[in-house]
Amino acid sequence: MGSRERRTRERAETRQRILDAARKLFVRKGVEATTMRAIANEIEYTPTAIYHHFASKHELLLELCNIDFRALAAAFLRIGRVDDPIERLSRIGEAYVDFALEHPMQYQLLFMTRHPDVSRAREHVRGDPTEDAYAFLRDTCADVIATGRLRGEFGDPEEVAQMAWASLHGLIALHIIKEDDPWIEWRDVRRTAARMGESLIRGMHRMPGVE
Amino acid sequence: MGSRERRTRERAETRQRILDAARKLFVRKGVEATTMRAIANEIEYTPTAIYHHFASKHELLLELCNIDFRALAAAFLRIGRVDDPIERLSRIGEAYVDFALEHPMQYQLLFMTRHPDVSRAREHVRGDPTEDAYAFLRDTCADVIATGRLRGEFGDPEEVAQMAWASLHGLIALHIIKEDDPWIEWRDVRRTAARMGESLIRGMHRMPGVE
DNA sequence: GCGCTGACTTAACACTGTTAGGTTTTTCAG
DNA sequence: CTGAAAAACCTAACAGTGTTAAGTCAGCGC
Repeated sequence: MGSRERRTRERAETRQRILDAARKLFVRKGVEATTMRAIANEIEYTPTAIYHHFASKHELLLELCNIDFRALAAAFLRIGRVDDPIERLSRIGEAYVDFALEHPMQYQLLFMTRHPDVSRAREHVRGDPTEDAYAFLRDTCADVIATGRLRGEFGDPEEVAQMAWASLHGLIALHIIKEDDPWIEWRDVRRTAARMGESLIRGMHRMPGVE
Repeated sequence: MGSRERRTRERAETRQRILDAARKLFVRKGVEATTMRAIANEIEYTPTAIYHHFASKHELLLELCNIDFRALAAAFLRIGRVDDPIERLSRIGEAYVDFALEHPMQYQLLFMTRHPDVSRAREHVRGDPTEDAYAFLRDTCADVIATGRLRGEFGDPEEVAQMAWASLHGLIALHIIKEDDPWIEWRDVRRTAARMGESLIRGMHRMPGVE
């Protein structure tokens, strides 16, 4: 006995090797530019072998996205329950920017590419803050609102969350897309992000002088 | 004589027909999903005929981007010289959001796709606000700073412009990418954009109560 | 020993952007 | 009016893509 176990373990290992090779090439060359043949070559298999583990190139990509979504949610969870929700919100922002700057290619896959099915594939973890980074953000925004420190018009956690997310995403995304565009003299992303976050929060605050 | 003129006119006409067909299909199906054969078929030509007018599919795409960049700059120019620079800034924001919502596919091509050469192709209009929408924005931010109404740390027009641009871009881009994502209950983009813009300006303002 | 399962390969398909080489029409100098 | 050149366009093909149908072949339970 035990040989059956070995078989499934070996299967899982080659599956993992495919994922690793695909990630490496996707990150280095981009998704469009890496071919199934290149991935297969990387692990010394035939292209068709991949299809015994993933239904298509797209499904392979989705699996990688799934892993990264979990990684981001884990990074948020590590922030934990900081008492002041506004402080927690800005920590979330920092973690988000860190993630984006450390893994720009993954960031592009998660937030700058349209895959109508990746969210459907993760439907079961929706709303669970340990798996769903957006839920963690929204809950924190709700806590911020609950302190009563925001102006009256900012009473919708969903909308506040979308504003916070959008401002950081915009900065990161533009920076990635227009990185080596000579037209724009980019400032340091982390610094601009921090200033933008502070301004946004101050602008929503009831008493903008006080923090 | 004049037949030579007719020839060049006819050439320009087919070139335009190619552009129109390409735009139509790019917008409807997306760039990757539309083939040169489909574009050719649309205007009842052979695929190779296109190559007598554009060197490649990519060059065809770049030409379309060029046209749209000019259209956006023209929309900004139509705002004109509103006296109050803060008022002008928020008008720019409105025009930007309008452009994005009216032409989401074009928006994706211009600001959500990486083409390292489109900016090089437009190098000659760089800094000219009649052709360069970013320059128009930056100049307006400089005017806002010059009023002395912003806090001391917001003295860099480039950085302020990037913050303003980023916040709106983020909202639009996320909305396009995650449009039919069931996880996020999107609010009305124009309303959220307006609130975000107001908050950001108020947060940068020296006297946040006053406008 | 024997059939069977399952990992993997070979060969091919339909499709993509692109090109070499031809055909046909139009232009224009002599 | 003629003949050469040019331009617009087409036919056929190439190399490369994701993907699949039809194998091969090792190792397992009976």
